[in-house]
Amino acid sequence: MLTTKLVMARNVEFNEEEAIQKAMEVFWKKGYSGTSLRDLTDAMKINSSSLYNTIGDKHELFVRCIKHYTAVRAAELKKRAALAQSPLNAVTNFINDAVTVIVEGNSCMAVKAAFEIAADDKVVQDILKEDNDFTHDFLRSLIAQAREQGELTGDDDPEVLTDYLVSMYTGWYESYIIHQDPIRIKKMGQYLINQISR
Amino acid sequence: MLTTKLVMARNVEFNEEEAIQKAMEVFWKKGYSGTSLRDLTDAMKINSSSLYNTIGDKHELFVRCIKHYTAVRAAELKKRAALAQSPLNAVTNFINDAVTVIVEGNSCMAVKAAFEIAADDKVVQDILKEDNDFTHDFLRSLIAQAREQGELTGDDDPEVLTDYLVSMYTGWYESYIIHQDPIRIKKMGQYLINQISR
DNA sequence: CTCATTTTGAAACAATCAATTCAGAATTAT
DNA sequence: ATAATTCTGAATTGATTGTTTCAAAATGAG
Repeated sequence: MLTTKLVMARNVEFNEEEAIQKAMEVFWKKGYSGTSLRDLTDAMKINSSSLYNTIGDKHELFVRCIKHYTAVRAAELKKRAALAQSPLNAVTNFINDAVTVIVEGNSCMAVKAAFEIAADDKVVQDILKEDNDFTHDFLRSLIAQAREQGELTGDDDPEVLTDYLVSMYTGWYESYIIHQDPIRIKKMGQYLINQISR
Repeated sequence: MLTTKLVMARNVEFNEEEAIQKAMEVFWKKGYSGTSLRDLTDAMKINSSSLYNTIGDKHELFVRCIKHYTAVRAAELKKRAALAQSPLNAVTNFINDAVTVIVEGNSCMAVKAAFEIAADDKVVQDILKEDNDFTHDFLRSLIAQAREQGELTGDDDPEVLTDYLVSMYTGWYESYIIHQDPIRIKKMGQYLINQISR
């Protein structure tokens, strides 16, 4: 703390988490450069002075949003895997879930952010790296467990196999944007599961 | 033609292809929304009135640029494949070339455009679809030839295998932006070649 | 050369951009 | 209640956005 707060005075009116959620949805859809400050304050239902007072400028807000996005996704990944019947089942669920999300027309904010800004923005790059590392480690651990339990018999380097899996999934997003073809995505998902399972 | 040109009058001073090339480089680096008209006219070394007179507005210019990008890439793909010693060799060259381009720090304008604008822009989407179809058909044909000549013995659906290959390659771009790790990309390239070759 | 036509450069356009200012409303401690 | 402090809303900032205007320069046809 830089200053000691002697008097509490007025409190912030808006719910910060709800506001971040709303801002995230706008950034997710329109991208960073494509989103104006008006788009944001309209969605967040706050005045720009409140935004600059509490969160900061456009870039700081974006950082908060992408952190929120990755945090929610990591939590969902853990939760979903905990429900799986076995390590292999958790991996195939992950792949099938990815297919479902994509063919329902959803995009991925992390992927969009990677291509739009991460190359020129170390702060965002680090957040995406951390998120990617988490997913990577999580899946690799599941594959290792599946092998220990005899569910998988492959002897490929699990590090590379996981990298492969995570990269593939980014390409599916692009494929669906371009071709809008659910069958293509479903077939690739099935092919990937077969390949891992052999 | 809407009007018959009775008098030639003054000719356009600037070289249109060179100007498109310059504009393409700016869009490629900064994205569509991130590029201003002044960025463009500065790079193209023309006045905005000349731009609007000959090419059109910002969106039309972008369309010209992305068309130029895909056309050049398709020509390079054909040229490179023609030099290969065999169909399988052409495919492995394709993969190794992709790895080299990525680890040298280059991005792909088509991939960036797909995530930034193709979802909301049918014109751009169609251009990217056409480009993707070309690459897809080209690689699938090479895989089919390799099988006919006995270079490959796999019996996977070549359609899915090619889709897989093209999707993978998009993920590598993201991986390199996030991790900046050449070894990861090289390992994935090698793994993909092994997998196709089996 | 002269005339009709086109391109060019500089200036300007309204609109929007991200960000700031500041008076007044709100709140808590005393 | 009073005082100290903080937050909010409306207005406004200067800069930049994409696009247009128009007079002057350039050029080919007759």
